[in-house]
Amino acid sequence: MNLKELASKLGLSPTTVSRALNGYPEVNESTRERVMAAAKRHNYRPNTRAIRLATGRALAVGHVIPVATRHEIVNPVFADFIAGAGEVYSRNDYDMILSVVPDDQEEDTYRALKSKGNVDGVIVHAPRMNDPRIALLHAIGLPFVVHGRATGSGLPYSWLDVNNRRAFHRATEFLLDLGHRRIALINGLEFMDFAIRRRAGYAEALTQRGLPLDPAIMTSDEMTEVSGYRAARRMLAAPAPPTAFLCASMISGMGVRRAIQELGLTMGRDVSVIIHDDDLSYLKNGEDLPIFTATRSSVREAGRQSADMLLTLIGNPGGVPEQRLLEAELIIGQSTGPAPRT
Amino acid sequence: MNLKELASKLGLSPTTVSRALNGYPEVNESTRERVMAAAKRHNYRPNTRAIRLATGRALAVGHVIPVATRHEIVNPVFADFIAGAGEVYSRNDYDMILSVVPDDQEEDTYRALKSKGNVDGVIVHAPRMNDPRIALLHAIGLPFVVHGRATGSGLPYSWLDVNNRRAFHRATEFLLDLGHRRIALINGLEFMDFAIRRRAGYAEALTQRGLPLDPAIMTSDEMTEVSGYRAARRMLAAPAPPTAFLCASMISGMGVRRAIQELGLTMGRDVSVIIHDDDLSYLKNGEDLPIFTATRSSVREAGRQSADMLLTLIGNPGGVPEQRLLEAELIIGQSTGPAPRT
DNA sequence: CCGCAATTTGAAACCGTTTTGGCTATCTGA
DNA sequence: TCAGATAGCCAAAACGGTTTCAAATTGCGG
Repeated sequence: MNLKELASKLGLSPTTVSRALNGYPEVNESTRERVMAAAKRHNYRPNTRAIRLATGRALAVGHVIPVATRHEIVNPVFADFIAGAGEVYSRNDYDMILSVVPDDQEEDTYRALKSKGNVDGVIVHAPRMNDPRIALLHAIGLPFVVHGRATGSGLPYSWLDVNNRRAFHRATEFLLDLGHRRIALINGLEFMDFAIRRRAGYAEALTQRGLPLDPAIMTSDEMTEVSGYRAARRMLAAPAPPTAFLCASMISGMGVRRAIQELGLTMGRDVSVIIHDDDLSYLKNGEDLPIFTATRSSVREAGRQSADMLLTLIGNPGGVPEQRLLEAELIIGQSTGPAPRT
Repeated sequence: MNLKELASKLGLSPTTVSRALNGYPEVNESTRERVMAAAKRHNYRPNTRAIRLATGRALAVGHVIPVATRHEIVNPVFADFIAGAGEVYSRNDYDMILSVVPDDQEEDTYRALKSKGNVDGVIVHAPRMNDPRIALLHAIGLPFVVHGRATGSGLPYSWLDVNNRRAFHRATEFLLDLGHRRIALINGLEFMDFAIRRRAGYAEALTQRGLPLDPAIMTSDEMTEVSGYRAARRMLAAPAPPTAFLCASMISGMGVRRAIQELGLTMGRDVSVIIHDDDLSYLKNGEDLPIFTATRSSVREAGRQSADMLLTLIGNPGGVPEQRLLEAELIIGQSTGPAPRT
């Protein structure tokens, strides 16, 4: 059932039927109702391919996922972000297109997406310092929103980020207030923008209290369980072990917890741990009361808001870029306590 | 730059240019080269929207993700599957469309996808027993491949699954051979088809050795860390605690490990654990040598193969449905050992 | 009752490709 | 040498909608 058939069934022209269905004001209310009813009865749904060609809009948004040998973006956080964004797209009748491409083809993928007209805009994931994608998307004129920020790019652009610096600043202060003086940082890879900011917040808090930064208790690695475990084992075996850990993710926090337990120590009493909690739907930080003390910010909500921003950007070409900085909550769980006396 | 412009620049008709670019035989080789060169020079890329309308193909594949209050499909396993499938789509110039919809709209989403012509086929995720989606997709004539199987549907359809029954059968036998007699099952939710099959394999192995099934050491729940932890705590505190655990996922296995450690026991010596390892890219089961003994099967590879199957199905309308059963490997790690003497 | 504006409808162009159905040379074989 | 086949190209239709522009009808004020 297409427009022409429906129109002839109604004894109307395709023009009028199209207008009636799309809510144009110049069609008589009674005929509009007649058209609506007929459309529903024959369950007519306009062909998306035709709409796209006719309107010149893609009615779709792209998410490019570079798949590399290392540092994959395909991680749990990404899944939740996508879920949040997808909800918004669905509600607005936009398609979400995921492009999984080898990372050396990322640039070409953006160009192709634009010139082939597959999408109206894209979300940029996992920005790094001086991320080249910003300039590229600017150049080819493809609307975009960055999830995170890319320090170093001079151009204005839309982004949504968590205030990572402040979150880790607060978390560090919280530990300092509990009397901890040796606080380890188990960070993510520091070419990622968010990791740089987290370290900055941590460092700032220590410095403000006149405490030195000790590279021996600061690591930067992929946020895996094993990586957290190893780092914690090593640090806890060293001469001056930390009494607290600040972890960039729940997964690495779980590794730290394992190391603590294996040494016969108790988390929250002998050693404190704070993690960053992305509030993932399938990796909950406890149920009623949180297991880990955490800086929490829902990445799913970030996905929703980013998608919203992108859709409005697409709707307002030439509008000013918007920036949103979300604050993380500090959730007190069972993994922190006063620094043990020495 | 569109086809018409390119054609006029070349002094040819759009027809010929189109044919030249698409490799039709009726165009002179020298003109074809001329066209190819010009296309590259002006970096002409045919507008996908127009191709779609003209050919009547969507050149896209859909993945519908129902988002419910509970039991979300948005999990780490899903992310890796998507990544695998996405690689294949990219290589074949297909778009991957993710539809995130409230679960009561799932059926309508499939219908809309079909009638609006957004996709040429879909992948069905997380099939349940007597899954209604099979009949629905059959009815509306949308090609599909199921990741997993849906026991109970009478119709033939394409699917790709891991031999879950055999995997858990082997794992159970492995534990039995090590002398374990009380083996706990920490299963996923048993309305999921894969969980039913895993339990069947486990039960069969026990029964074959004349051992009884004890519901007290069999649970079925979401595969979270906390859920695994709780189940293990409870079982290990009971009068006749299990000496081994068989876990449906690595995450719940991590919970079990935590419970074991908290009780001062050592995994692999006092208590053995086998998990199912989906070989996720960011949740590795150790690096050089595996931490957990595991039944391993790459879900990413499953994604690749499912996508391949779907694309060939789309290419051969009316072809016979294909089924693929992947065998899981049994990987020996450090989490299993002989049953302790009582 | 007339003229003008407002309302309501429709014909046709358009979006950018593919594809059908010619058309014109050139080639082949008898 | 000539008919028929073949190679190479093109004009126009088609895909299924939207949108422009014009036409027909109705409503209103004088």
